[in-house]
Amino acid sequence: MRLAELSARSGVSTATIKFYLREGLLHPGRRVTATQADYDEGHLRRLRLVRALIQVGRIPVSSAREVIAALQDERMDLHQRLGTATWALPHGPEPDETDQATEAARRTADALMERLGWHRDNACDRPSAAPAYGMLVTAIAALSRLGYPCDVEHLEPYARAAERIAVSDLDLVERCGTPDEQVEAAVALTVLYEPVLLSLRRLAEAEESRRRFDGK
Amino acid sequence: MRLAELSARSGVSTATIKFYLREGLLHPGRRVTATQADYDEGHLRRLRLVRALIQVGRIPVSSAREVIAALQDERMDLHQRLGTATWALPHGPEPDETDQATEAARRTADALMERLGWHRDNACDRPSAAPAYGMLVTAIAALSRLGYPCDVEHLEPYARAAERIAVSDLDLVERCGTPDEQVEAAVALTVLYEPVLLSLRRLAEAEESRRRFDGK
DNA sequence: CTCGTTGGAGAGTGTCACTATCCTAAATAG
DNA sequence: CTATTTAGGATAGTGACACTCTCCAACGAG
Repeated sequence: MRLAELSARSGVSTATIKFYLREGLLHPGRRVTATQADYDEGHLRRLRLVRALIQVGRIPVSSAREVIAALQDERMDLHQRLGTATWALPHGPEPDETDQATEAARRTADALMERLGWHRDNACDRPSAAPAYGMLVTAIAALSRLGYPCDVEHLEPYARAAERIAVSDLDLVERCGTPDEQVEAAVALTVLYEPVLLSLRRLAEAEESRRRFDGK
Repeated sequence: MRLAELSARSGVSTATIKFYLREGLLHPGRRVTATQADYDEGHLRRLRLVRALIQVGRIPVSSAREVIAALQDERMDLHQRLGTATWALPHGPEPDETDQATEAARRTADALMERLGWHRDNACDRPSAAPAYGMLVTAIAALSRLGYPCDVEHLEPYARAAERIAVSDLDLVERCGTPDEQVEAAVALTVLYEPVLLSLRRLAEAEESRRRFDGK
């Protein structure tokens, strides 16, 4: 398959494919002559994944590169590769340590994880989800700065929902064949179910709001 | 309160506050002299909300302006204002109608909403969550293009979790005093709980991945 | 042989969220 | 009452990001 055909089959312009090749998001094709290269189904699949991560999952090109690299790193086991990939995902601004709301938020987050039996070290050492922990602290701090209650009791239902969702996610992952496919699936599902989840919540809120507030 | 004090109390630079004033995210202060203006607690509160929406909720300045405007629009009821605000939230690329995966995704989304008893018109007419519906379709299409199963059966647990979360959200909203406070709360909670939810899911996935895959 | 096409490289584009500079007028120190 | 600092407003500039355009030499179909 030539560049033009890869472009036609993926719906991505040749200019953008060249850009991804340059940025290392797509491995180079097999060089046929000095001015031609051959691409295969693997390239098509990878390209679709990259596109989905960037366009639907809204992750920056640089993060996508790191995520892709983690997927292929043979030196790590499944859990480590997934952790490294998750680590590379965008996660907003770091908590502002000069703010006392952050300190309180950190205590709330710790108490929540304690109650759920989640491992803090899971969240603090590589490879795992420390950025997600920072993201949680930042968000809790912002909410409490605005005066909204955001303590362990309020957060627990969200965390329980997250637990159930994670179980669904990994059930889906385990149904994939090889470990390589499983890591790819885990990353793709982590990223691409985020908009699914957010849009479902917004739709559910609209529904619930209609039920409670319509006409008020 | 002068600009400098507003800046000090909010932690936002005077340059940025001036920028927000220009962009209409913050109503002008009361003019004292030709070169001085006076700001009150309302400005501080608004500024904190804007900052949280932009930095934590990652919504663009232009969307934030629309959201803020919807909050204050006295012509609409609670449900309508919330719908208008939600409508202004970022929601990724529109579904690609030239793609047949989109068509299938739309059928899946419709079937899911049917099964949950959610109202499609709720999602399609203003004021409500049509962008969220488009976002859902786009994400489902991307997943199925990558070959991941994404039918009503797989989606239902996510939707059920979303329903429970929406109930928690609106319980919190109803605990706020005046209708004006309630709309603001609804928007703030919609936007600011998104990172909470996403980070909790990532943490839960890390936990579940450790349980299942560590060492594999 | 010729003329459109291909792959590669570098520069350019549009958007976004600020940020730096400038200017005038007002407050304040001496 | 002058001199110096500071405030507010307008305009232009910055840096990151995700492409997108332009150019060029080498293929290759007719």
